[in-house]
Amino acid sequence: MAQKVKLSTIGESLGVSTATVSLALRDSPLVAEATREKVKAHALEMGYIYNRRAASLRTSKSGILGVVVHDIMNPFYGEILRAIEMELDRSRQTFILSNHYDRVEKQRDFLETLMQLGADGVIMSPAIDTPASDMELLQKNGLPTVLIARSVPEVELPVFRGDDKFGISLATNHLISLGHKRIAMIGGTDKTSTGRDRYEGYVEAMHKAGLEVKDEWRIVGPRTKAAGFEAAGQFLALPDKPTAAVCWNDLAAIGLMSGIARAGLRPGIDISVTGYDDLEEASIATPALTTVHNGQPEVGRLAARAMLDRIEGKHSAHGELTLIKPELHIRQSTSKVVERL
Amino acid sequence: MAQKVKLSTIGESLGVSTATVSLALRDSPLVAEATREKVKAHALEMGYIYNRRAASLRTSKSGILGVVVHDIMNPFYGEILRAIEMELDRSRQTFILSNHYDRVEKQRDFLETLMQLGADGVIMSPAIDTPASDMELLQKNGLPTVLIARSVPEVELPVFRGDDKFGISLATNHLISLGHKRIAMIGGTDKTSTGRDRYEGYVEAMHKAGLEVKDEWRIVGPRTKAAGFEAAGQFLALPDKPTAAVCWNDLAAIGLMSGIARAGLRPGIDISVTGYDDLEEASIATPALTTVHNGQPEVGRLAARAMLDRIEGKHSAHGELTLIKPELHIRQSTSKVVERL
DNA sequence: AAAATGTAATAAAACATTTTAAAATTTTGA
DNA sequence: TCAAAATTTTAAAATGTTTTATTACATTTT
Repeated sequence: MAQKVKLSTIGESLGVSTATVSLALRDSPLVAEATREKVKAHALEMGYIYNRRAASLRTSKSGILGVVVHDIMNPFYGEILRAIEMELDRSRQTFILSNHYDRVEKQRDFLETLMQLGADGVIMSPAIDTPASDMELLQKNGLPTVLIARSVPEVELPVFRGDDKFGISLATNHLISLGHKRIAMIGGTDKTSTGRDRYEGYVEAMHKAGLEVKDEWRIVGPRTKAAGFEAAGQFLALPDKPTAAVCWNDLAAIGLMSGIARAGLRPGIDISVTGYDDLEEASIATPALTTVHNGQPEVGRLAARAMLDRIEGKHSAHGELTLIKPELHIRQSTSKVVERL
Repeated sequence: MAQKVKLSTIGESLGVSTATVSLALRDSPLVAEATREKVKAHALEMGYIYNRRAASLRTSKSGILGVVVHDIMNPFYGEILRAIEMELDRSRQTFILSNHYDRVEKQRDFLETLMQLGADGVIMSPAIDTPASDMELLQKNGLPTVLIARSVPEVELPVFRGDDKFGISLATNHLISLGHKRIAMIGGTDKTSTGRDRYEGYVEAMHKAGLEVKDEWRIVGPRTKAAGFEAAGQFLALPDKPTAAVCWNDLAAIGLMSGIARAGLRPGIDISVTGYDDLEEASIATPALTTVHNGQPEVGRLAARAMLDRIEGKHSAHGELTLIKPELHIRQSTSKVVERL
């Protein structure tokens, strides 16, 4: 590769100062129209590449935004990410991504990297058990933060997520209205705000309908297809055989249905199943999955917008907590209860 | 936030020079043991954050690696990415990611960003119709590049990918051995090396077995579940009804099976279906998918390793093209042909 | 005690940009 | 034509590191 072209290279070759070149390339009104065009044409011709590290050192703006989620291979986060990407595409920000797999140390390493790079902000779905001190460190170092999908206890930061308690009640009530009385809850965890809210919403809906909730009917854990598939055996062996399952998310639901089918039963007919998230995939599952639309695109878009506003110094219109209203999408995985002896 | 802590802050507070602090923090033998420890302890205590932009300006090493794929929401790339991430975790490199969605301009924008950031290298699965000139620009700017999954015509760069022609022949021959004579090919494109290789492999296997290949039996396009699902109608209406389908990838296959089931036929019994890639999901699909293991983890790991070697100045052991040998995984989506009238 | 050797610490330059105050040039008004 | 005003350009400092040649200091050898 030839010598690197820099501002001064252009300047010398044109007989103007480095300052003028810098100003011209950034469309400063301080520089004459004719000069600007001359400079720009020349820069292009010489194959000039803007050196962001040098600029960033001087301006302390890096144009880098961090995004941290549990796992991008989970389409729930994938769909959020897609929305963030689209919103950012219109700005001059580059985003850099990391999975934390719910490991606090991995998350911490990445946040440290972001600070080293002088990131302009971070959008994150915090790992389980993230200590408040980790978040405070970000504040101390002036790294604007917005949270998605989950909150961190005792930390006041903008959060964008679905209304989980309400959402799960939509699914539960739908099953109840179909005549189901023994309804299991598959998947999730008590370790996140989301997990607690959803379980609470399920229990509350059951009780309101005068139905019993058995502890054994809760199968904690499954959040993936593989885990949902695994859980089918356990589910089918439950005491007082439930006739329906409210699942933590679409992945667990699809896996569970697959496991139920493998066991010779017909999901959607013999056993009703609801998902959560309304992934793109939900509508083409067999049977098509009844699920709760959880607004991933909205979450991503709003979070990215809030971050960009913050970076650009605009006061964001959003308060601390923004709840997206969920909606029930009824498909073929749920039907009237069939009691067998 | 308080004043930023920098090397000179630490130095002043300790009565030593900035140079000493820098050397000490990076374990240089030029600094005395006692001093090193004193400096390190103090840095920690003061909450020092290493400024990578400044360092990078001086050293022209950024510690940033670019990764470009078609779409990370496609689990095929997701699995490759996971492997890259694991390999990189052990190094000091941060990777930054972009989807190009097969749009050359989006890819170009991202590559430009990488050069601006002074990236140390890029691992990419090039967009369809990527011109050789785009790749040459990278070389000219000294950005080491390795390709995954696809090659770029007329460009000599290290490539890591599966042996597509051989892989598809495994699937085709398997169906032939089960007695299938009318076999369709669903999905893919002629616009990539991968696409051409796979179609060639399929045609060749058919001809070798003395079987006819009809143009109408090729349904170009589908690479996603949704598209595979859509294609089911078209497939079932094909002339001389094929009894089996070789699919472009697992996603299309799973979608196709779902569509077949929706139409009242039994995939794996009435119609045999093969996938390609052996995604984690293939084994829990219903029926479990017969597919070709395409070595995503190997591709990712080897590509990342080659890149790290290159960055560290080690001569990579790999030549221009590294083909991963595919393997057939037989499951329940394929069975002996059932001819009906 | 002086010279030679070895170890530790440092000053200063370099990296490529942005920004501000000042200088240079051009235009305007009388 | 000259001064004042407006426009355009520039010099120089600043950003936070790394690195190299040099200096300072302590120890050993003669």
